[in-house]
Amino acid sequence: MDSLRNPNQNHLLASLPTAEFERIAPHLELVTMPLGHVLYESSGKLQHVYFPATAIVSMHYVMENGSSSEIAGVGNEGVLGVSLFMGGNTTPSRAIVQTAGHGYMLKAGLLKEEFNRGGLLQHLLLRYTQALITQISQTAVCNRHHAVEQQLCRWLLLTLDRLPTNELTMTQELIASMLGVRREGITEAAGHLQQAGCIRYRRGHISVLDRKGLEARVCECYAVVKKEHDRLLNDVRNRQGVPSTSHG
Amino acid sequence: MDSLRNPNQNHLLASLPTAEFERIAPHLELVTMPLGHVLYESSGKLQHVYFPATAIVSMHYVMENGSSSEIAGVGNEGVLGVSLFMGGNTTPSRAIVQTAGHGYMLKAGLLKEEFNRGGLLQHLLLRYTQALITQISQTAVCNRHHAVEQQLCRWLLLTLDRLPTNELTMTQELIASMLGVRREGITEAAGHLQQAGCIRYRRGHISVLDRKGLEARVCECYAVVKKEHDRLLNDVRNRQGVPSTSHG
DNA sequence: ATTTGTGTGTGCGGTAACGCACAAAGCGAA
DNA sequence: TTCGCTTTGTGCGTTACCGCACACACAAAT
Repeated sequence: MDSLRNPNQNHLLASLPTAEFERIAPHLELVTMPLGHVLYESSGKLQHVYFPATAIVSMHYVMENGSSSEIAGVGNEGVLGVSLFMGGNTTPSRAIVQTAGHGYMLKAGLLKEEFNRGGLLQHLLLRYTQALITQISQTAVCNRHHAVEQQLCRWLLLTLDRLPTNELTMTQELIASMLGVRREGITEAAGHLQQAGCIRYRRGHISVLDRKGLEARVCECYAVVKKEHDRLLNDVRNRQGVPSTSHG
Repeated sequence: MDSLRNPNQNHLLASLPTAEFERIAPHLELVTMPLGHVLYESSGKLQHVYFPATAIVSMHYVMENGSSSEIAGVGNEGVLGVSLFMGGNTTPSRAIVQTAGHGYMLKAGLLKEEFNRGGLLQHLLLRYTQALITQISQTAVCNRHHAVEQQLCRWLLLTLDRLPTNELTMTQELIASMLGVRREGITEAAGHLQQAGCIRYRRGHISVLDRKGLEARVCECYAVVKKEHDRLLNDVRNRQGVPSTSHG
């Protein structure tokens, strides 16, 4: 029944009760998300929301001087376009594809309509938004207090949790622009992690060899985000008796 | 008609249509908020939401090693306890009074009930939450990229916007713990600002003499937060024809 | 195998913020 | 006034990260 590409690959969609899912399913459009593709421009009016399946999308803020940094990442655990149902219709941040893959697109009007019915979709989206707030908050804290190497560990683990494999396609330059640091800083930190046997990398590919090792080096921020996400969304999923679609 | 202390001092409450306001007004309890008072402990279950009137409350994250930093500030423009209506009932952050004053407290159950009616209160709270997300996001960006002096300017301006006067009661030590930097760093930055004639301070009191001067020195983050807040909340207020209660 | 382009490594000097230690000064209480 | 505590000022050495410049190295195409 499950084809290779299926809206249930997205955890939020998979958690919906049958009635709600079937109302929106016919309107879900499969979209491919190539690396670097911009889903939302800063302050652009949102026409759709996106439910990533295999892709990972990064919410960025781009500064006046051109440098940027990631505010939060979104994979198959979440949705892009939170500001739609929150009522703002746009945000000052940009959404850009960080790991190529596919996802599902839904027209803004349809989502709002379903949201306003007040069913489980609303409940799920709000809880997800709270998890997102935690992620953003922890990014703020981490940016202030933790060393680049620890932040790299956090970022790797969070990305890993959204992927089916332990191999990420990603240059150090790109990671640097995510974390808002110098490329050389990533070279150095990644070098340490490779020497320690945690990862192995070659020209645009990183393999995580020792997840435990990363977990031992990461700052507390990773656990805070992960635990809060699980707390907010797993019990909702379980209540529905939905089989887990987790990839990590 | 307006007494000295009035729920309408809080902008969200003031923006409610009469019917909704009158339903919750009898249950609003006036509470005084002394400096340092903890409204919510990290991961503690929320029993109430708080609508600040003259007080300013800071949402903090306290790290394992004891150091902390502010995630966002909340004054009469907002509400504390967002995670209640978002469905999580708690957050990993702590809410602590940063400027003494008073506010209004509402029992969790009553708020949820009113929120689920889906009226303007729901709409307002969600829009406010989006503004809060912007504030947190910008804190993350600012922590990464901007100098302490600019961050101090941002923090002063945001705080000023929530106060009826241009005098804040605040030690440098306290500001440092807000921004998550060294106290000496604040001494130095505040010294510059005083030399430039922007502020004057004496043992726990800061007077802003030249607001324009601060605005000239602040990073872009302040404007992003402020514009987004105005965009999200002013038009809602105007739609109600509510007279502005702004203090700033 | 050689070329080509894009990643990655490395080595500077420069700087902003840190951690610590202690001196100076303001303000309230006795 | 004097004491005593809190707040603010200053001066270190130390560290992490920055910005720039350029060398090196891999993988794919010729």
